[in-house]
Amino acid sequence: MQEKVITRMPPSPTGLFHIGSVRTALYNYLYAKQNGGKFILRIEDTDRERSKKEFEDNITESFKWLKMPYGEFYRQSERTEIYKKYLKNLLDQKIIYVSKEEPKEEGERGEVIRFKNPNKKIKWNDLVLGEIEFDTTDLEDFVIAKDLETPLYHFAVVVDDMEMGVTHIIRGQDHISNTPRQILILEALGGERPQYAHIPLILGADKSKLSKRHGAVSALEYREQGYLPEALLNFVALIGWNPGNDREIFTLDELVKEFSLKKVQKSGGVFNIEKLDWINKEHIKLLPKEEIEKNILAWLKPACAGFRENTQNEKIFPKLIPIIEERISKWGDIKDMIERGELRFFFEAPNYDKLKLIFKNTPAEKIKHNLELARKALENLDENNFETEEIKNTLMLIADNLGSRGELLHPVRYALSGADKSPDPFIIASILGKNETLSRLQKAI
RNA sequence: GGCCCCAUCGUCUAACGGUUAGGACAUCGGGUUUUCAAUCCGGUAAUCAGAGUUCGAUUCUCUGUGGGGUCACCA
Repeated sequence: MQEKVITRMPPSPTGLFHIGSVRTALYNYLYAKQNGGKFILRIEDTDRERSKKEFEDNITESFKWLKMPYGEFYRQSERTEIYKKYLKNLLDQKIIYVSKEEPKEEGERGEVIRFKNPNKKIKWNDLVLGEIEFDTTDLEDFVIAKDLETPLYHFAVVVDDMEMGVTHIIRGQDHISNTPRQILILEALGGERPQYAHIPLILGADKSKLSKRHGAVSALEYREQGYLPEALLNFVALIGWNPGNDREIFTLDELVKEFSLKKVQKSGGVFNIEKLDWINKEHIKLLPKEEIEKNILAWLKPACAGFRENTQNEKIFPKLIPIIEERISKWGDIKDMIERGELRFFFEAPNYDKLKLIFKNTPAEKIKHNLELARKALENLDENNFETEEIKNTLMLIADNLGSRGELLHPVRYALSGADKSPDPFIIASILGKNETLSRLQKAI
């Protein structure tokens, strides 16, 4: 019978849960899930000085946002008795010993517990990297606990993984050199050796391990910037793994089906924010229409909070949705658009240089004449049927007759928006409504 | 520096030892109703170097070079 797969994610609450950990957690989650196994979240807070509750909250909040459920949850700080039991046992067997020390730094003890190194070669077959061998001699008799109540990382992980029946340890390659000493401890404990899979590191643009100096690195920062959790997961999954075909967009469930440790890369991958943005946009497209509308409004309204109070605003917001939707790759872009003033003309009449109304070398008189044509034509439209299609048909008819569409469309667009870059004049006019449109055209004339 | 790992376009990557070395992001050019956006089409762009094995190496071996990780009474 196949042994049940058990994986785990063991973050330490000494900092914000970051993007590299997100991917490690994801691979562990995917592997457990696709094998009908169990995924454990274990808070590694043996270092009481540095561990903070706020960071633990940040970790669990990240999992919640990413919608990655964990089957079991533990805190190492609540398992002191367990470690103590194993420590005592090893002490009795003289596999570890209490060692008198000369404290070199402040806070160092005069007495710690060291592991009696058997000085042997440790070899394992890594699921990602293949065979790896270390000579543990240069590790010497390493410290595994400060005292019976205070185990250190290496000891606590090994005990926990053993006790929790972890079958597959999927972690970053920065843990490769930790593996031999952990295997040493495990052998002393008489535990069964799990499979190891050391996945490639996520790198910054300079190819060094991704860290704070590379910018936004905490998972929840991506929520604040308006990224979709499934897009972030999709993106990090693709750093160091591929499905073996050209497909790039996956939901979490699809990743569960497709993921394979065999297709995990050996070398590190650079975190490329442009690709994330593209993937996020693709995921927005996958969202139901109502969901997109809800999100755009939720980000748009607060961004416009500084605008002049106007009862019209409430009516304008929903109309802006299609314009915004095709211009953003993440919700946070809405805030940027507003801050850059890109949509300002929808809320108040623009001021602009009248020379900007001129299209290429067209004489000013002709521009004026064209604007008058447009104004008259639009005047004839029904106020209650002042819709984009209607306006477009009306204006295009005139524009085509002119021979040069730009001579009409540019000045109209500019008169309405006062902006070098904007959506087309038809949709702007429909959103502004008949009165405001005519008024702005008149002003331009 | 010791130990360990790695090496295909700028980036993420594909390629039973036989391909014009493929795709995606980015970039550049063009089309699509005036600008922007969206969309479509197209272009530029890579096997770290040198030996060896082989009829034939991106692929296997060795050496070099380069990059990274790790060397705590942190995790």
